[in-house]
Amino acid sequence: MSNDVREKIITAAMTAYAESGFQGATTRRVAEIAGVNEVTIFRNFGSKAALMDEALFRRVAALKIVDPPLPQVPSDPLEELTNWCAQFLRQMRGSRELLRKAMGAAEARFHEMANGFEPARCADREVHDYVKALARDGWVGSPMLSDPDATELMTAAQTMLIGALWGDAMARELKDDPDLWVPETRAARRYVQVFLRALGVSEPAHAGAAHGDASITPSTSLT
Amino acid sequence: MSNDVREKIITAAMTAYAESGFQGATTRRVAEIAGVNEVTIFRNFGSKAALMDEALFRRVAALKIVDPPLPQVPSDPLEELTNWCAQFLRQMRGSRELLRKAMGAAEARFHEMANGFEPARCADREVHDYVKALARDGWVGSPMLSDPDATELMTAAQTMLIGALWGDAMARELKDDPDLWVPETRAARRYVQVFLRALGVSEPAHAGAAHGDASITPSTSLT
DNA sequence: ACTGTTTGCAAGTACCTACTTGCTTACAGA
DNA sequence: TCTGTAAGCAAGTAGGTACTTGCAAACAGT
Repeated sequence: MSNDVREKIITAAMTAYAESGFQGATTRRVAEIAGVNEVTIFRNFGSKAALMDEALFRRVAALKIVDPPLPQVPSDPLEELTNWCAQFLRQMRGSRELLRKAMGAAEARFHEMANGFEPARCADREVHDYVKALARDGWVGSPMLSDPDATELMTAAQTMLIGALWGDAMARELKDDPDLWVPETRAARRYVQVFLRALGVSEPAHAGAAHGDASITPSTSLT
Repeated sequence: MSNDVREKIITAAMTAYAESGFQGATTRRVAEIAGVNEVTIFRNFGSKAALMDEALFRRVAALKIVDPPLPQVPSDPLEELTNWCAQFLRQMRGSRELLRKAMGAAEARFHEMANGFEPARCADREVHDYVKALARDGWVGSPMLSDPDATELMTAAQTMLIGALWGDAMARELKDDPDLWVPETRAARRYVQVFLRALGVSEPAHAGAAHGDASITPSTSLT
């Protein structure tokens, strides 16, 4: 079965790439990991570059989108965001070596990474839309809304949230404080709590009653 | 002058490394950039690894610490943090290619990067101490302080601030929205504003009067 | 004017890289 | 039972890599 071997080679290529980057992932090494003869690689993929392209494309497609996505109409921001962020964080943590390598190779082989970071961009947009929905439905506190730079601040907050997840996954090993090695859900919840505090969205418990001047149901349904 | 040549080689090595990483920065390439014969490299440094070690060590030492540091006693959190973060952000942005490469090479050559990210850790600690000082001196709002997980939340907020700067510098090219390409000071100010809002530290304008229940001067001086 | 150091230059070593070729073996469908 | 396809194996090609060696030229200090 041709397909079986192809799959083995592809997963081996992903492993090798994550370990040592493009240049470090030699065809010999890939063949060895796959338990396959080196020439089989070339017979199946033509060249190392072609193999790596396909392998990275697949890997990236696998972590593409967080499911379920953030709802278009927020009903429990803390829970919704926490779940979403926890899953995103888990994906990021799981592929951190690969992502790091891909980032490092960015200038050298930009196209392969332009796709590679598509999921990050998707995530950015998704949170962005969610924040807009929060503001639209009256979840955001008045001190934030009344600020002349409200939109910019909300964008900054959103960037910080994603940045926190990103940084958490990427710089994990750098922390000397092992207390900060927190499981996804808990870490995500912390970040989301800080994020919601910055926006002035009130706590989950009192969500029904306490958030500023709007009731639970969207007060208005304009754009 | 031996020293002159050494310097040229070292800066060339940093350039080449930032462009193409360790494996990509061939001795030929370094020699070419430095305008020097290849053998001169080996005569001066012995090996490529030795050269790169020295080059990276220098580069990293150059961006080591933000000066002036954050004050031990906060007096104007927004301004102080903004200035500090802006400078940190500028350093990060300036060395982003190199940092990305170093991150990618992390697993392969860990020691060279353990030092390499020392400044990031310093920054972490510095902000951490500053936040503690903020809490000690009564800047932090009561809703945050009264939270049972106050310390964890404050740590998360601090992580997010540093993460935002880190992510800003690293993922810069990935943003398709050019509006987000904001100059350091402005970007830093936004992040700090969001950060302070999360902590419940009031705005700079009313700093003298409005921050919760404490006056400008530290109310108490306990640990 | 002599001498030691530092550089450039040309060539070479040993090894690793992607990739190729020719041949053999195994299996699957007709 | 024959045949096509996909795999393994051994060997080889062409080029790049770090690193070495020997020699000549430039210069500096005594």
